[in-house]
Amino acid sequence: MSRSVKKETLLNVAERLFYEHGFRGVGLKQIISEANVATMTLYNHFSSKDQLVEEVLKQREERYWSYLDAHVEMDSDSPFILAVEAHGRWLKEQSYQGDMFLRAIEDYAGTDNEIENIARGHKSKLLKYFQELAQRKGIENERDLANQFTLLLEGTTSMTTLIGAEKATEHSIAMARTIVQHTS
Amino acid sequence: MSRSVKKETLLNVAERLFYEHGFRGVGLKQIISEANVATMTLYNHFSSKDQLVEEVLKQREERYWSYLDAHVEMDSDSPFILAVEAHGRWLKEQSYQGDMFLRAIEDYAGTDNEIENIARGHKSKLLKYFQELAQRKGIENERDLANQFTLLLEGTTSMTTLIGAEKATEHSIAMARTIVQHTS
DNA sequence: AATCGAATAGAAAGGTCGTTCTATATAAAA
DNA sequence: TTTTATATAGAACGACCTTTCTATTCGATT
Repeated sequence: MSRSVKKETLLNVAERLFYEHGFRGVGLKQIISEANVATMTLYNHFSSKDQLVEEVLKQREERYWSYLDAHVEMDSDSPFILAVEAHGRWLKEQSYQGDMFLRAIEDYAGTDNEIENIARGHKSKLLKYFQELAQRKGIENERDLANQFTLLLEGTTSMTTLIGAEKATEHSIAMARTIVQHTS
Repeated sequence: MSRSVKKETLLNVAERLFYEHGFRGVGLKQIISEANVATMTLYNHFSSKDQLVEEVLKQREERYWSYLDAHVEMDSDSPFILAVEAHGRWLKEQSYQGDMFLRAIEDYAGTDNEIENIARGHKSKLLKYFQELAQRKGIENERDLANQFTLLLEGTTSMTTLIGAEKATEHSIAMARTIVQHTS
């Protein structure tokens, strides 16, 4: 179906442009142009720019979790380290320019829309993910450890802007190892 | 002088609004309106919106370092922990809505302007700050430790969006202590 | 062959953006 | 007192924004 192809193209082009220049920094004109699509084709598939942003975020969230699930064996010896490593590889492959979800939360904060909810949902899922990992390992303060590892991932993402994904991940893994070793 | 007062008002109002809604999310109209100032007053003190952004960033950077310098005794027993604590208090007092410098880097990336340079300058100063702290303590891999603590601060800032400044800081300090204890 | 959905280019509407301009007021400096 | 600098409100500019509309083309289904 030609329909699906155009829609997917739009989603991919929009995701890339939003990622590179921010939601407010990219106009529909540019998206339409780079996707080689007519204005009405976009409005046929998405009711508004905001809804396009929502679907881009949903797509990106799916991709992130697929990536993590593919690289983290939850029952391995050190699933925490694997998760940090996987996150680092994800960042590297993205040729990183910031965290799209954090940006969404900030850009659309206080405007009471669905976009912020989706982005926050992704972040709380990350917390839950580490909690589950900690529970499987029978770690006492699973909530504390989950928060700490989420903080490490967030820090890695930010640091990537400054020193690149590889170095940021190295430092993150070093800290992760130390923390795992010295936690109940 | 009435001149300085207006300029300061503009800088403060702009900083608050940029912080709350992002650089691209705030128009000059709103800044002018909330500062109770005429359009030409703004253009009298700032040559463009971009230059206003630059000066806001410079002002914010100054404030940040004043705050850190005031709270961190560099020759104390644990200057690293003090720095993490001070950063946490700073975040709490800002009623946090993101990191303005990271946002500036992302929003203006690739447009080859002064804004990105200022923001990146602040971040590399943070790295240097921790390097100097590590050197004073005679720590071997001062660069590694500096990177790790910068990563912790960045993570704390991001996590504040999700769980609040106090909890984020607690987790950050916990990790900081563990790392300090088990480093050279 | 006729029909229908979906795509197309492009104009247009209605708004906001950053910036400049006009014309005037105020208050200190000369 | 005259000059100068700085303030004011508000209109105007051109550019861009999101969204809607028009008019046309293309291919597959009937």
